[in-house]
Amino acid sequence: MDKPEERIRIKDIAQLAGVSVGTVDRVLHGRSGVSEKSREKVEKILKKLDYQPNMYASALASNKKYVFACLLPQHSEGEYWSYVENGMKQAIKDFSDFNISLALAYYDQYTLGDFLKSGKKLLEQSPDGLIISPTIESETESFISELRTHGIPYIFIDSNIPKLNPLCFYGQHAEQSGYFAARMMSMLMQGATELVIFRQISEGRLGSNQQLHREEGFYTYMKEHRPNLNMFTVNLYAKLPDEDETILDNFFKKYPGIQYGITFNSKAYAIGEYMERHGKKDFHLMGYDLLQRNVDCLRKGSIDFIIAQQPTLQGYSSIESLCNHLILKKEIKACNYMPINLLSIENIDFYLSAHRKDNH
Amino acid sequence: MDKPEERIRIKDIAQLAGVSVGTVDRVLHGRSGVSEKSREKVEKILKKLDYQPNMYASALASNKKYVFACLLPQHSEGEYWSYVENGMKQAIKDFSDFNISLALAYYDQYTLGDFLKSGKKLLEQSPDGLIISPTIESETESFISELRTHGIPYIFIDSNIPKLNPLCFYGQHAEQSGYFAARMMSMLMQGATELVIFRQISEGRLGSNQQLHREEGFYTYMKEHRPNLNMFTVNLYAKLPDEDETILDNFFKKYPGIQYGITFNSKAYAIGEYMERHGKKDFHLMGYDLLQRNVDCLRKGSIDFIIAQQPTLQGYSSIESLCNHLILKKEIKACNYMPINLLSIENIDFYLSAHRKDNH
DNA sequence: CTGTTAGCGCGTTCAG
DNA sequence: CTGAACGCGCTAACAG
Repeated sequence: MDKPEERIRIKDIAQLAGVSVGTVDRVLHGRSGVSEKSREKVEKILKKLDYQPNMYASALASNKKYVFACLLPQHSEGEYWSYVENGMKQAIKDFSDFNISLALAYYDQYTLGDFLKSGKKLLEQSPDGLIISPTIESETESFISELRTHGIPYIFIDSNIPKLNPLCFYGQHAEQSGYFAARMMSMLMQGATELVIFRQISEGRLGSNQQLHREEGFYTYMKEHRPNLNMFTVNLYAKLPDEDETILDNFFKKYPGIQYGITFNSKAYAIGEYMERHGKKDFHLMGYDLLQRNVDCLRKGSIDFIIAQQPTLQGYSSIESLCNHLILKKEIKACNYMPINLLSIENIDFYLSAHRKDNH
Repeated sequence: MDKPEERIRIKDIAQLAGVSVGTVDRVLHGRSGVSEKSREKVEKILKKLDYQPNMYASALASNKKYVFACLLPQHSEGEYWSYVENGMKQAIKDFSDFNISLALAYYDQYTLGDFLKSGKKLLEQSPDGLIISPTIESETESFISELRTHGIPYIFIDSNIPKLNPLCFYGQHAEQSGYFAARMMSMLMQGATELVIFRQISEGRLGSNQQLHREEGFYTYMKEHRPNLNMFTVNLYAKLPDEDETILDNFFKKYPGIQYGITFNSKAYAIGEYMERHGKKDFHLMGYDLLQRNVDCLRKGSIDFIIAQQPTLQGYSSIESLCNHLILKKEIKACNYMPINLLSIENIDFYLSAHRKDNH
């Protein structure tokens, strides 16, 4: 039975050490101007009583304002990154009593140098912490070195570059999630022997590293467990819907018997909606991310399974981590893999309603 | 670009309304002793500026201690309820700056009247809020009416009795989770036509309502999608391991061809370990809850899938909700279904590492 | 090097 | 009915 034990305060420590609160505060914050004798005495008592500061009182007294900054790929409402952004905004609201604000900037993923340009502009606001998605490795690297000179902590989100050691990382283990997807697809396919992978190509390259890594994990599983599986790939171009339509028409004319497909990006709805338009009800599709259009397809039956990576929670957690690090001075975990969740028509409702911190 | 806009304080409101902070405080808390004129004026400005109090400053100033209480079924370390308890303890630590403490009490699920007896004892500590799992409907009902007379808010965890309208509920939608389990099992079984359901019987009845509801959901799906499936049931008695061994021996002697099984309680490991002992590698098993022994079976391959219901998070969230309600005066959601997550050897690691708030 | 003190935003007296 | 004043635990400026 936990007794409501009295919390130890700075005042108590000071009394026990025979010094004033000012001195205790100085050793707590490692500031100079304390004699070795006092420091030792205070530190001993601090440790002995396991002093835990009241961080809310601390934040209140310090009366500082914090500016967090975030650099994200350009996006429209309803796309993947908009969920990340929503999560951050929710966290900013939830922790508003800490006097935090968020400066957002966007960059064009496909214009070389735009990441750096937007990043510089963001730095003008002299943020206390920064969140970025390191989609472009080279530009990220030079940006990070800039941050280092300013001593600004940074968090990576969605994908990771460990060697640039960020304060922490939030995102899925892409390869493992592709591996898991393959296990599910393998069950779904029962005895079928043919499968198609739909890729999204933007500006001549795969939209993201994540997409690539998932595909690799998928192949790994299938090589191990289904060596005789026949896998086709179809390249699509999100910005050219008419052309995509023709590509799909041609593919399914050529291979009318293929009943299973997967996409490793968030645009599974493009395929699902195609199937709906063409009344193809015998096609089974898997994809990523709970965009509204994907969820609609799931409900209509044109997508069988979606793997979620909780972008909203990623956004929320990254803001929370900045608070924990900068304001509450808590230890934070460096690598935070998001769970690999499988969603189907049978469990989607409970997933969506589960957390207001991660509504999508 | 969000400007770090100044937060409105009580002082500001007072100034604008031409009154003192004391008066503003009185209208904020609906206390008496304010003229109609002042009240209206203040309320208008409050609404206009959308005043949001700094709850940390508020909690600090009020300098109150809160006692939360929780009544759980008796359990050993490693069992389901121990995860719930761990989540609560973690939350108590995380929110210790709010001056909260937790009084725990346990009851014997199978001794009539013990729930009420332990409950009464808990009330002697005059808790400010209470968390219970309403496993025994009749006793819960009479206990709740007692709480009502004291005006103590209560939260239900794991299973729900909506008509006793608790402050809120955390738990899984048991029937839907059984339905989902059936969908997965159906895929896993491929073309197989036989299946066995293992039940845990304690003191002559099914261990929990949850177990029953899951089974119902499971049947519903199978009736709809696999009408010709042949389902066996085997009743086991956790407290009589020797007897259970014989029951299983006899069952598999009689039906050696059955390759698929499921349990709707947290003791799937009992079956998994049986299979390991007997070298039966062709049996495919599903179960519930990430107890360590279940996870071990998953890793060894004697369990194929586990459905998680995040007991640690349930515990954590229920404490968090009491804080939000009693201290931070936030609105809280009445019904919080936990997501229905499917875990396999391919995604378990990332699930386990995901949140420190829900390590199991 | 050290102690004292005035706040941070809010809750709660206590005079008037 | 209202305002002023003090304190919650902590920070930081200032005086010595």
